[in-house]
Amino acid sequence: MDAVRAVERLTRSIEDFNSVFIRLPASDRLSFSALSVLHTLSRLGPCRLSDLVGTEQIKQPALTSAVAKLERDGLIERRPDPCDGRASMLSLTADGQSIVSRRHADRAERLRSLIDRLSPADRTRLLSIAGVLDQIVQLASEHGEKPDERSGK
Amino acid sequence: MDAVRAVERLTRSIEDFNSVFIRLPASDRLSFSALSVLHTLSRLGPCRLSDLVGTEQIKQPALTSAVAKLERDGLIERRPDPCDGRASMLSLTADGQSIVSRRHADRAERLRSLIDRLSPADRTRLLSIAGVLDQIVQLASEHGEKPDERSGK
DNA sequence: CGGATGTCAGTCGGACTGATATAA
DNA sequence: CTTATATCAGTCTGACTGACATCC
Repeated sequence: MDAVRAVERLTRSIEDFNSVFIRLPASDRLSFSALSVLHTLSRLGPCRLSDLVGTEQIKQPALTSAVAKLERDGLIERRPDPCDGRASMLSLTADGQSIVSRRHADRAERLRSLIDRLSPADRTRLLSIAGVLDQIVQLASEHGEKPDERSGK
Repeated sequence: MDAVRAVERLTRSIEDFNSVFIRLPASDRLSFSALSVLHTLSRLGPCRLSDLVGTEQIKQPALTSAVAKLERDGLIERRPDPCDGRASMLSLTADGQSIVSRRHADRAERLRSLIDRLSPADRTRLLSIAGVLDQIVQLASEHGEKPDERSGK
């Protein structure tokens, strides 16, 4: 099957690309999970701890302590949820948002410096792929393929 | 600058895509770092522990224990380096290779099921981007942008 | 009451720093 | 002797499970 081969080839290229693209933790003295929580809050807006259980790759008790630390560090805020006495609403502070933004800017700058050295045609092709990636993300969320579907077991 | 905007847009799309593409640890009872070591050995072939210091995101002592555990689990082998009495050569066992291969196959299958639902034109465009990603990886390694360049600080 | 939300307590793996053997 | 390779020792963060308080 040539189609299967093509997907495997792409998968491998993405795996390698991510070794370049992903800058693993260690920055800002924040753990991988803490950074992920900040990123999620930035994308989804204010939400409850139990919402994060669905998006992060850690269990509820670990989220409790991660969130507590982020709050101590002044990167997120908790406010009581007026609709539900059990829950709190979590949101980014300005400092928290600036960490997410700076990391995004760092990745973009790193990517830009590499893309600049592609041929104009390849550069255009790569930049134009953003919409297709967005479709993939959309399809994944529709199809019941929650981001954490398989990691639980 | 429109070019800058385009790169930021792509960066964001890749960030989101990776939330779908990356299946974080938890599988196989192996840590993120252990899986990364297996992946690196699969891509580079047999190498020494000090070579992995350059590619992995952890320090030497952590690698020592990670490698010791992988050896106990029968996923990698160590042989004395004939050229250097201090060093050992690390290589994947068949079991180790099969873990890497299965994870790759899982990612490819997951990606295939999503790509199948794209339009034929988008599917073709996405699949054809593999070569460009390979170029980016190549450029990054040439430019002295080691995979771990920035995490040390 | 039963289910959902969040926290507490205890444990453990995996990472770090700093010091240490051994070979080049 | 100095440098490189790898490990040891001690500590600490951050994850897990299981039990628990609190509110719908």
